[in-house]
Amino acid sequence: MQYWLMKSEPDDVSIDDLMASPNHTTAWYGVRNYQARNFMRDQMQPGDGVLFYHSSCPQPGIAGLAVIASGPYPDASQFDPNSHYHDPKATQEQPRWISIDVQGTQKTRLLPLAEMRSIAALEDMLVLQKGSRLSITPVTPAQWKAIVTLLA
DNA sequence: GCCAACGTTGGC
DNA sequence: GCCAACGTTGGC
Repeated sequence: MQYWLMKSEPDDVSIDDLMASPNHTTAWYGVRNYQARNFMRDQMQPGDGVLFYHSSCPQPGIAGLAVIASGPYPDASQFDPNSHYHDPKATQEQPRWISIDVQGTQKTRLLPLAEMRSIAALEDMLVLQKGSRLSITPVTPAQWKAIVTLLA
């Protein structure tokens, strides 16, 4: 059992979009970074906890909680020539990119990035480090507990 | 729009 | 394998 933070642009998929999806579940598509892909492929397990983070928006921060709801499978958007995420080097036989299902469990109050930075227990969070851009980062049990307690 | 930081590409 | 150039991310 591990914990993760996953960034989503709310203009694309917001916490409200996630909670409005069938069974509160959606495919996490469009990851085009090998490190993030490898987390999905090699480490994420159904039942892992997810902090759902809104990025590239007026109020960046944690907007809800979710769980991993499937194992890895090929990201369909890599095969779609009309998709922004199309990858001409990917084939059905040898896909490069991975999706995983994410199920929302709770929309929380927004925990803004600035507030996260003010919490001592979170100072080592990867997403708060200078230059951090990874869209998927591991979260420690202590960090998870601090955030869930704060948002309860 | 700016800019720092990081990742990828491709010539050599 | 090096590294410059370019593209992307994402907060501000």
